[in-house]
Amino acid sequence: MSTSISTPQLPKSYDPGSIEPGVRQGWSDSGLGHASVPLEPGQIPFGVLLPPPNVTSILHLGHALNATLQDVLVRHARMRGRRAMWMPGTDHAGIATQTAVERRLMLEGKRRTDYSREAFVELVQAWKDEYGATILAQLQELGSSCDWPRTRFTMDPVCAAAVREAFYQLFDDGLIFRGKRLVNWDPATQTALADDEVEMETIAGHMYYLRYPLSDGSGHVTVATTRPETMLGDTAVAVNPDDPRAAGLRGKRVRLPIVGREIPIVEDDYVVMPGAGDDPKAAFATGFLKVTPAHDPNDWDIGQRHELPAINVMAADASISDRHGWEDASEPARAFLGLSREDARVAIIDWFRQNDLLEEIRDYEHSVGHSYRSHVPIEPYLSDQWFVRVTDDRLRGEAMRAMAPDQYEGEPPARAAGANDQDGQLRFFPPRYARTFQQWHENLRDWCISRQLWWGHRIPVWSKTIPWSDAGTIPGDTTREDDCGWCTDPFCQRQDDGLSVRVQVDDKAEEIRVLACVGRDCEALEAELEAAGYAQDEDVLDTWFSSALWPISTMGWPDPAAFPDTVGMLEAFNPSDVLSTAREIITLWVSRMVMFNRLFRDGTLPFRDVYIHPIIQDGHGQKMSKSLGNGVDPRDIIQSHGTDALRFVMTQLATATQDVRLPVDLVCPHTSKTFTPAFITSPTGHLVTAPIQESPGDPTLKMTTVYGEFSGEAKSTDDCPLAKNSSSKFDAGRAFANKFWNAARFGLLRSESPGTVDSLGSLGIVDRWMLSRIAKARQGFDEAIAGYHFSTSADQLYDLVWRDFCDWYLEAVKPTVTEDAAQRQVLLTTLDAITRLLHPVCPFITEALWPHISAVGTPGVPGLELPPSPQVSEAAWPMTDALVDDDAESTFEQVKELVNAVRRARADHEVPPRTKLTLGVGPGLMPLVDQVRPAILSLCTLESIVESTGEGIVVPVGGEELYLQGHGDSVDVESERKRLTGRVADLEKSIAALQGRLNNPGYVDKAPAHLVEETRGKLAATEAELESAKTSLEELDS
RNA sequence: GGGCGAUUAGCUCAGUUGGCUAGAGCGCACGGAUCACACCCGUGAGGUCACAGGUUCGAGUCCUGUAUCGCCCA
Repeated sequence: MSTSISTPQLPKSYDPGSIEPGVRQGWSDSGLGHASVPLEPGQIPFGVLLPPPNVTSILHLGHALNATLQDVLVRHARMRGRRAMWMPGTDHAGIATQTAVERRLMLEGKRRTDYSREAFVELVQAWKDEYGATILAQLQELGSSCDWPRTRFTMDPVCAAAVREAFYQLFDDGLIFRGKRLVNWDPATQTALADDEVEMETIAGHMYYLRYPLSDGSGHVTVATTRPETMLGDTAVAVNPDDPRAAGLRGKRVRLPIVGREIPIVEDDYVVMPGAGDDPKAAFATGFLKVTPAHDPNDWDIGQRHELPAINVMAADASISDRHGWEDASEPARAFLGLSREDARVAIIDWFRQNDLLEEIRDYEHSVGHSYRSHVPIEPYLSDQWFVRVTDDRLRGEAMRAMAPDQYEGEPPARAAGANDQDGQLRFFPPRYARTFQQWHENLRDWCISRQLWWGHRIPVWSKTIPWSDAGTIPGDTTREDDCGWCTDPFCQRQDDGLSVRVQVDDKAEEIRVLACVGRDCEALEAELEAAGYAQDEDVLDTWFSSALWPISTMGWPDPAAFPDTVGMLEAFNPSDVLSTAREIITLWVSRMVMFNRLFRDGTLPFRDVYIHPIIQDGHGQKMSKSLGNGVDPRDIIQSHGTDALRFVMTQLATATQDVRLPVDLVCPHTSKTFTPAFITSPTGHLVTAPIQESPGDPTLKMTTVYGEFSGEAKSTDDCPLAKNSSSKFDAGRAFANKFWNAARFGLLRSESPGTVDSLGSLGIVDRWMLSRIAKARQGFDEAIAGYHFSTSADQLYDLVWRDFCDWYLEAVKPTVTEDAAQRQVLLTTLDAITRLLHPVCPFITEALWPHISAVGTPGVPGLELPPSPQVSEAAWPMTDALVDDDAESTFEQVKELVNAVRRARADHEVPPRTKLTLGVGPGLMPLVDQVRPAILSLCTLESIVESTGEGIVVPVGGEELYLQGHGDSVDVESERKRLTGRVADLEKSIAALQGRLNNPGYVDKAPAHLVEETRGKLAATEAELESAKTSLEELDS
């Protein structure tokens, strides 16, 4: 008998809250996750880069999903002996962050312009520090085994150096240029907005129908517009080439009313034809579109296609102005100068009416972009911007050639210098996203990288405008901007390292603009430029520019020696192994990382695999996001269910095909009860939680919601506190953790004083079966992870722990384990191996149990070594292939079938659960029973197993019959007859189906032989069972 | 407008090259305080696989079309 050693008393249920902080501290103390470089010989790296979250807001469950999946990959790889490095960090998110800070200032009645640029950036920095810390704390709470000492921020010096160098190289290589572009302009605050800062609002407006006379006096065309005031800037009228009127108008011109400008009629299939298709616009269309490239994005595109001029007729405050690019303002047109765009609209319509050129005004409901800040309609506004020439083959072509050939439709463009060994190494999971990537590059446009902000990496270009008279001899070809030797400006003549100069010639203004890009560590040069009257560009770079460099900037590129802790990183972790991210990121980020990495690192990829994770939606199928205000803080779930529960469910939810709908509940802060909140429709048309909720039991108790605070409609107070979220979706994970906790408690208790296992062959079926299940689960888990099938990997663990280990193994060994030392060793080995297998998904509970398991003894059986380790997080992954035992598995399957049949018979005959019966077994099954007699006695609640006498309740098992005795005469004849009759009907139906299949000549001829054989066997077994059921039925009646 | 995806049990979802008498968890019904676990155990009910055609010996799975929903890009 075993003697009790010091197994401490573990509480009866798993309490994550009391365990997680200590476990986390243990990882922190041991430096888990920190990878030292350079690698030692033989070490295989495994690198993952966390997509750096935007510092503006805390993480929600969507981020928690991604962090969980990455941590599963990283912990798995680490246990398999790879040198794992998961780099954490945050992104400065220029627009979003600056906006958040400006919002805060607005509450105090202040504006950005009340501060100096430097002072404002400091304010933003403080905000960033606050939120960045929260985000990193959230990641740590999730158990993310990142390389914390390497935490980066996109504006860290090491990243800034890379941004500077990249910009300089791109500029010097002619891959960056300055050009015109429409931005979303807020005329009230006079700033440019990002697309996602523009709120679309449906407004009841009008469609105005204006007549534009043809220049040759042969009539007019009627254009339809919602914005007549922009007509001052029209540079064409467009018609669809399929329009029957197009041919007759070809080559004709229009005289623009008021202005008198002669403009062409162009043919473009963007134009909607009147009455065409089911496009609602068609009902309002005339087939003629006024084209105003400077004031409408679609018109801008038409202008680009037809090489039309863009005439800007507004000032920055959206008043009509001839000082911002409009040079042919006629006398009648001058009357409109200085009017606001609203007044100008009225005045222009009046003018058309008085001149009999206004055909009609119709009511028209349409959506108009408004500034989320000032709520005035945004104005598409033409301005100077910086671009990366991503359409160049050195960028686009490299991204396309990176794709795995079997995921590429057709052939990527060839490289003049021939293929290289990094071509074709980029692979998407699930594969369908390769198409998104490919199509994005096929339709790529040059990338606008300048943003009119103060927060971000400032564009390292200094410029100066010089009149022609002072510039030297203007060359005939002014398109060669990099050829500036003709210019007399001293900087155009210099050859300094870190200085790249270009000259733009403005024919109209008779000026030149010298653009001087300065590389990193050239402060003296910057000072010289400024002393010479040069000014640095006011704009900053698009956040994605620095993000695109993340895989190399964080590892010290271009000069690791300048940041010593990065030395060796690029060699080890560029390319990294996998990027796990969201769909929309394929275009925003993945593409740009691939292009930049290949350009700057000699064709190297930033990562080989791209895994696209599902999107977390709320209970109404709306994407969970910060901008909707429906995000759930993962810490709420950690509090209500525990981190392992959160992680397990997240892993299980991550299927390849579907996004995840996750209904969210509230936890009442007064009563701690979980309830479904009341919902309202938000101004953006989404279903959101009402800002204030009533406590389910007591309507006088109120609480605020996250949406309430987000929208500003509610503010939490002591009486009306913020309600935390929860979701019953995570119950399964909590139950799973608790189940494993208890199985481990039991296993620890019963495996004390383990013996030795001489050989696997010396073990019984039950033990060999369990060991084989572990081997199969490990294989299944590894395969699932290798293909990023996270849901399958979680299912493997669930079935192993709950179904195999708890339901069957632990129940089967109960009668024998206290007397069988070898079985105790198997139990300990099993528990140890399962704990290791479970660790990547459920790191906390496994780490907490680990010391207790290690204290019991030395696990392992022949064929499975389980080397000790102070922490399971650093323990070796079990190599279990030798444990596979198909004979034991099929034998035990028969045992399960037998047990299930007995249990079913007991339930059918309403045998009380604790009543021990006697089982009569015929000679066919007796050898099986003899192998596992104690287990069967226990699993079926039996008194004894005897040779069958044919008396008692019939239990059909795979064509044979067992008999249950000892239930007295209390068989309910009626219910038994009903049951058997139903059974007979089912069996007859099956037989008919099977016979039908076999009677079909096509099936027997064409189906694979083993299938036909299987069907025949199935038919025979079913027929035997039918026979037995019929006999029982007859006996019942006799 | 272009592209991608979804529609399977009351709910949330699996279902890998066609072989299925379609699975899981939750929920539901019945029974159970048995000494790991009631966050539990045992048993059970529950589906015309969105719809209409087609290919095939055989379709949840492949093809065509329709409907509804979602996402990405423009």
